[in-house]
Amino acid sequence: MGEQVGLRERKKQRTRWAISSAAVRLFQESGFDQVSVADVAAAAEVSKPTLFAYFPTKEDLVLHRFADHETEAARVVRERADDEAPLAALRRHFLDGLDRHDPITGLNDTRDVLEFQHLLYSTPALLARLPAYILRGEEALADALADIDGTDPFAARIAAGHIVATQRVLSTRNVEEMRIGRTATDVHPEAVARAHAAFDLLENGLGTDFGGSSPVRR
Amino acid sequence: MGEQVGLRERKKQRTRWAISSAAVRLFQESGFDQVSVADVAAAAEVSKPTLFAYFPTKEDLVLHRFADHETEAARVVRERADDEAPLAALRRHFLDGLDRHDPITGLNDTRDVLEFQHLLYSTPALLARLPAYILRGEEALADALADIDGTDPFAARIAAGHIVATQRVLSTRNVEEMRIGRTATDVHPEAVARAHAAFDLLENGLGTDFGGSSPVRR
DNA sequence: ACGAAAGATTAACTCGGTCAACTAAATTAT
DNA sequence: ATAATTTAGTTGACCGAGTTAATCTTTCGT
Repeated sequence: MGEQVGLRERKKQRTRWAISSAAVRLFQESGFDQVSVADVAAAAEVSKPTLFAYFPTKEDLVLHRFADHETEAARVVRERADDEAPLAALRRHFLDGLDRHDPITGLNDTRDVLEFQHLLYSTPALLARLPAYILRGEEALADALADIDGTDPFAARIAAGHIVATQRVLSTRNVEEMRIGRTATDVHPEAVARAHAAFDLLENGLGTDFGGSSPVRR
Repeated sequence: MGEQVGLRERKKQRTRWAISSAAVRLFQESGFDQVSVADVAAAAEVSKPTLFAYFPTKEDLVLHRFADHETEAARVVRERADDEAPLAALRRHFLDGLDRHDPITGLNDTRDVLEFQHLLYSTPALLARLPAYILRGEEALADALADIDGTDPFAARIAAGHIVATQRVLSTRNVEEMRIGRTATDVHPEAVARAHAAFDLLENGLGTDFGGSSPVRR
């Protein structure tokens, strides 16, 4: 009755996890380029074709962790309360993330997270693929925004671009602070201030700071 | 006297162009994945190592054309008149691009450009690398904005994110219109309207359309 | 318990990208 | 002009990512 998970499915999950964790461990030990996928497959005790049945490329062995959070912004918008504006929901969610030291905000100084960030930031091949992941999340957010009644789909697309860019810059900045050795607790107040400043820019525009051609509106 | 270009340098330029154009031609004829770099090298009458001396990866054989425009936004900001606001300069430059049917705006229905876009949009491997190129342009723009006196570097970074996202969405939309067979002249008025709408959003923020948590400011 | 189906393995292969040793051609100096 | 020095290019071999086909094993439905 109900959701029979099945032995087969459970094994697949275990295998997937075994491959991914073996990969990240080996990459962190010896460097992404110094470890071959054959090494990873051997460490995970699977064959090379099996590895590629689970992960389409070597990079995805690491980056799939971002794919899990890909639709987070879209979800926040879709699941917000009826009386809450999309931007308010996203601001609240990001600030919550900072309070919880959610790794996605960059504000996390756990050893595991720091080492993962280090792997990421010291491997050009991984960095190069990151923007593509982020873009997929942007499209999901654009759809979520466009589904709001009375919204212009084009404005939704633009808005999604602004929002995702904002979150990306905020997180990146926090990661940089962590990587130079500061603690999450130490940085937290500044991170909150930056988040508020950034979301204010989102809501009120760049006009004040970077001027525009249009005569001052309103 | 003056800028001796040198035979050697001229030959290098010719070789580079021979490789790139042979690549694009072959890719367009038979598909990116169906053509090997060995095929390209043969068609350009160079060896494989020579090809990779000019272009770091197979994808770059196509995408290097974007690298040339990478710093365009940054340049527009740096070279603007003293009394012109950054956003005004960027808006003007984009609208100029639309008028000139500059391919970078997406509003160009020339056969060559359309075929190039088709190659790009029908090749996942190329699409996946595009965002990384765009991100480099974003960083250049952030630097240009930060160099303006009295500008907060963090605000500059956020602004660059918003601006590049805006231009990317505008261009992509225009490309989509071209790809469904409409003419540049036909689409031009809408494209101009969208550009103005998008830059207005940039200047005035998303607050009006997507709400916010902050009590109405100013 | 048994047949169907899904998952994994082995082995061989293609292709992107690199390296080292060698050759040819352009530049500089005598 | 010609020798000496750089610099670009070629050849051939190599490594590693990713794929394919044939075969074998394990789980699932009845």
